[in-house]
Amino acid sequence: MSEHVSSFQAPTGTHDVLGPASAQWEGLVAIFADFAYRYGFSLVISPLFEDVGVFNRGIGEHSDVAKKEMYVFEDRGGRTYALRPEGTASVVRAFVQHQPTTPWKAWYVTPAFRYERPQAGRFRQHHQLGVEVLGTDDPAVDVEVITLAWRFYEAIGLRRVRLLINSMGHDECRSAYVELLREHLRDNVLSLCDEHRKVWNENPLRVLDCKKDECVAVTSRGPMLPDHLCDDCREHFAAVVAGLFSLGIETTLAPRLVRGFDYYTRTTFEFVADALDGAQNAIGGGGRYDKLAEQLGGKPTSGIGFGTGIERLLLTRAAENPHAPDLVNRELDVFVVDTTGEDSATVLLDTLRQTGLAADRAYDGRSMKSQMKVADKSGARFALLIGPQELAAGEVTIRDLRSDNFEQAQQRVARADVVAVIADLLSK
RNA sequence: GUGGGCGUAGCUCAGUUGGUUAGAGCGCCAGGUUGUGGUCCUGGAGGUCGCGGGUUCGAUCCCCGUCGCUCACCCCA
Repeated sequence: MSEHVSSFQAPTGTHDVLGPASAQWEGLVAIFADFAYRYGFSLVISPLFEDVGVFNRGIGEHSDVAKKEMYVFEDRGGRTYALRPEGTASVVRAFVQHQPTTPWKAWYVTPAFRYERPQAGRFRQHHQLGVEVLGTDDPAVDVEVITLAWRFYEAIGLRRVRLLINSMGHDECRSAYVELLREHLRDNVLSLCDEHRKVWNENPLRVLDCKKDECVAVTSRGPMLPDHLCDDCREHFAAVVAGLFSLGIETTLAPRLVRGFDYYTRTTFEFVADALDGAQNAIGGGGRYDKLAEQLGGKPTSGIGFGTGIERLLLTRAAENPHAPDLVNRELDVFVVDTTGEDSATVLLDTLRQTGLAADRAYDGRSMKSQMKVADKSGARFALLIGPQELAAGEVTIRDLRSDNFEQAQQRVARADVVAVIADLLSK
C-alpha cells in the first residue's frame, strides 16, 4: 500500500477464504466425504469447464442460468466452453463418456460459476457438495439420496431445515399437465403479474414458481402437477414419500416447487433453512433426471442427484447458533521456543511432527518473550522451551500454556523423553 | 440487467459546517534489567481519507464521472 502501484483484488462475487474460517470448510467437506463413503459413493473429479453444449442441453437453453448466467469463453483453438454453473451436467457427461457399471454412485465437491449480481448468500463463484446416482429409478435410491442430505444436515448441527418435495412426472404426463396449465394461464392472462403476463407461454411451469400475489392467486386455482401424474409416476412418488416417512424424515409436499433446471423429471426436492430469512434460503436441492443421459448422447439412463451450497450451509450454521462448535479441530499441540539459534528446534519439530503431533515455531531469532507471545497466540497446548541451559543439559522445558501457575506449569525433561511425556500429557 | 446504501490505517470506525503535521480502539513490532505468554504500563511502525476530473486561494470534506463493496429485485446453492 505504500507504493503507487495498482493492486488486485478478488473478482466481484468471489472470496478468499483464509483461516480460521477455512477450517470450517475443511470440516464440512470432511464430514460430507465421510457420509458419501458410508452411503457407498465414490469421488468423481471432472473438469471445471465443458463444451457449452453440455450445460445448454443439460440444464435447458431457456433456463435463466443458461441464458444469462454462464461464463462462456472461446479457447485458442476456437472451441466454446463454459465454466460449470452446477455439478450434475458434468457428472452425467462423464457417466455417458465412460459408461461405468450401474448403479453408479458418485459424489463431488466443486466450485460453481454464475454471472449474477452478488448479494447475501449469492456469489459468482460458490461451492457445492453433491451426489449423483445413475442407472436406477428405484424409489429407494431417491429416498437414500434425500436421507443422505438430511442426515448430513443433522450431523453439521442444523436444526431448522425443511424438506420440500414434489414430482414433476415424466415426459408424457408432464407435457399433458403443461397443456392444462397453459390453458388455465391463457384464461387468466390479465390477472398475472407484469412479468409473467408477457412470458407465461414460453415456460408455463415458471409461473408456478412466481411468488407474486397475482400469480399465486391464478395458479392456486389452477391444476396442480401431482394431481395429473400417470399411474407409474404417482406410484413412484408415493413410494418415495412413504420411504421418507418410514425413516421419520419430515416432508412438506410442495406442488408448486419447480426447480430452475429443465432436466428434472419425477422427484424434485429442496431444502430450506428457516434461519436464513433472506431470499437466499435454499441451502440444497436436487431431483431425478431420467432423460439427461440421453440428452447428452448416452443410452437412456435414469438418474438422481442432490447438491448443497457450502457458503449457505455455513451461513445457516452461524444464523442458527453463533457459538456453534468448530467442525474440525485445527489447534496446535505444541509450540517450540528456541533461543539458542542452533538447529534444536528444527530437529525437535521434525521428531514431533513425525509422531503425528501438530507443532509450530517462531522464526527470525526473536527473544524468548517475543516467542512466548507467539506461542500463546498460536493456541498451542504446550510450549517447548530450549535455551542455553536446556541445550547444554540435553533437555527441554515443557510448559503448559493453559496453566497460570508458574511452578506447576513446567517441567524439564530429557530430549529423548519429550515425545513420550507430551503424548502422556495430551492424553489427560 | 435494474434500484438503494457505503467507500478515512491490517480490522471496526470517529472526524473536518472546505483551511496548517488526519484520530481512536483492536491488531502488529519493541521495551518495562538478569531466559518465559495470557493482565497492566511505555514507545514505535503503518494512511496519495477508493480512483479520475471539476469548483475554489485551498478539498479527505462540495459537484460530476468511474471503480469497488454491500443490500434488494430477478433467479438460484
